[in-house]
This record gives sequence, structure tokens and C-alpha cells, in this order.
Amino acid sequence: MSKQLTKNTVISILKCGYKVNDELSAMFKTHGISLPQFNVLRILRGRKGEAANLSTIQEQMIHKMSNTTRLIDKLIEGGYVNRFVCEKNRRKIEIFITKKGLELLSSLDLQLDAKEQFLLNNLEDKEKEELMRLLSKVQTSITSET
Amino acid sequence: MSKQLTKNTVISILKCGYKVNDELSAMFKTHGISLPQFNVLRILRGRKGEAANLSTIQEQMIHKMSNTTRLIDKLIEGGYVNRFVCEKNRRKIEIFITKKGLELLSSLDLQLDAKEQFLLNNLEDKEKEELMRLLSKVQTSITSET
DNA sequence: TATATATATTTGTATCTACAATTGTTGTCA
DNA sequence: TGACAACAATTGTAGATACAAATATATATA
Repeated sequence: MSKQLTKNTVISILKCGYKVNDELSAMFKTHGISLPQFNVLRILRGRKGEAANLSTIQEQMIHKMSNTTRLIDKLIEGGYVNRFVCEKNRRKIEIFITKKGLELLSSLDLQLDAKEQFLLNNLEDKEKEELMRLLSKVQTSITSET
Repeated sequence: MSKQLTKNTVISILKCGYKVNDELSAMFKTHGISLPQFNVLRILRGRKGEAANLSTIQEQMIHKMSNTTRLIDKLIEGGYVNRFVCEKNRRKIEIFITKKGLELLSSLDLQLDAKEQFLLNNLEDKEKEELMRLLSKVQTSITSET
């Protein structure tokens, strides 16, 4: 019987998640974007010039969102991405990161690295690996829910 | 050099936090309340009849929120809590959980236990302890930021 | 006692998010 | 071909959230 242990562990996961989320959000906010927006930009950069459509982006996002369209709208407003109708399949759209978007990302890279270092400052590399292992176990049980 | 390890670990924390949050939110939603609302009710139950004021609740909340007033408003609408002006210090308010609120919590207890068990199904007790230890290390570095 | 400062909560407002319904396009098959 | 299902993205709408400004009360100080 370890009901209380289970409860406390769940709360730990939540609290830590919220805090890391808040820390990163605050950092990105000073640059005028949100954490989900940053993640979209990072996904686009990772595609190295290849187009991405909405559903592809949604699948890769850290936090599955219900409204990626308007999130992209904001990025277009800011000039960080472009959106075109896909000519091969006009239901789809093609999204590209712009030069300005890439510049924003590079200006953030160092700051993000530093913040991440700071967040995990108290952990040895072995502990990071162990933490990832444990968290992925949790995620597995959730995802396999069907 | 383990920059990538650090990055991946941060992402793991975020993803897992989001998923656990979403799972619990979905569960509470079927009962007409949100996860933060549930947490307020649980805090109030823990006070065993003693009043709680807003700032006390805010401090104890899992996720620090910017607008606890309106969150409480919803709980009052639902009849789950009462709010009175504190007579000793009229700036403060006193919040109590109602019978209906307590009943809601007890009807949720079993279901929540089951969900928590499910979420951590893949972890041994020792692993839960280790996970908590690691997460609390992360939280410590964040909180000590000043 | 007046004035200023601190404390506790509420309100205004703009933005974000979830969810369902809708639009537009493509694929299937009788 | 025409009707219908499936797919991809967008839009409408209600509710949630963040942040700053405002309100109300209490405390400190001159």
C-alpha cells in the first residue's frame, strides 16, 4: 500500500511541470512569443527548409493543442513564418519559417541553453538520464490508454 | 558536455507534466470542475472546518494562479464553497467548503486514486521515491532563484 | 488626526484555449 | 457521374488565464 506515495508523486510531476513551463514561458515572453509558438518555430527549423503542414506540426508539438491555426496566425503576424496552400493537395497548407524566424531562434538559443542548465543545475548527468527514464515510463502508461 | 541531455530532460518534464495535467483535467471535467478548482476544494477539506483566506489558498495551490478570485466565484456558483468577509480583518475573506463540496470530493476520491494508480502503474515504489527526489531537486533550483 | 504605506482582494481587459461546428477539398464506389 | 465519406484546416463561441489597475481596509508615521 503506497497510495499516499503515488499521490505525492503525481503532485510532484504536476508542480515541476508547471514551474518549468512558467519559467520558460516568462523567458519567451520577453521576446514576444509564447512557449508553444517557440516550439512550432523550433519544429520548423528542424525541417531544414522542407514544408510542414498543420497536422505534422501538431503531432510533433510538446503539448498537443486544440488550435494550432491561430497559433500560426500569430507567428505570421510577427513575420516569423509563411503559410501557403499546398498545390498537390489543396486541403493542406505548407508552413515555412522565415529568415526573421530563424534569427529569432538563434537569438534565443544561448539564453535557452542557459535557462535549461539553470533548471537542471542540481542534477548530475546520470540523474538526468534516470529522470528521463522514469518520466518516459509514466508517459508510456498514459499513451497506451488507447 | 551534455547540452542535449539537458534539453531532452527539460522536454520530458514538460511533456509528462502536460499529459498528467490533461488526464486529470479530463477526469474532473466529467464532474463539472477543473483541476485547479479541485485543488482548492482539497485544500479546504484539509483545513477541517477552519477558514482559509485567498492568499493562504494561493500559497498552497499546486499551480500558482493569477486569478483565484474568479476561480472561487465558480465554486460558489456551484455551491461547493462559501465566502464571508473576515470580521477581524475586513480586508480578508474566509472561505469554507460546504457539505456539497465535501460530498463532491468523496465521490471523486476513489476515481482519483484509480487514475493516479493508473498513471504510475509502470513504476515501483522505489522508482516513485526516486522520481520525487529528482523532481524536488529541480524545483529547488527554480524556487531558490529569488 | 491627517497622510502615507502596506495588505488583501477584486475588477477590467486583452489574450489564450478547448471544443464543436463549418468549410473546402479529395477519395471511393455504386 | 453523382452521392457520400474522409480528410485538413478554419471559424465561432464560451470559458479560462495573465497582468495591471483599482478598491477597500488596516497599519504606521509625522
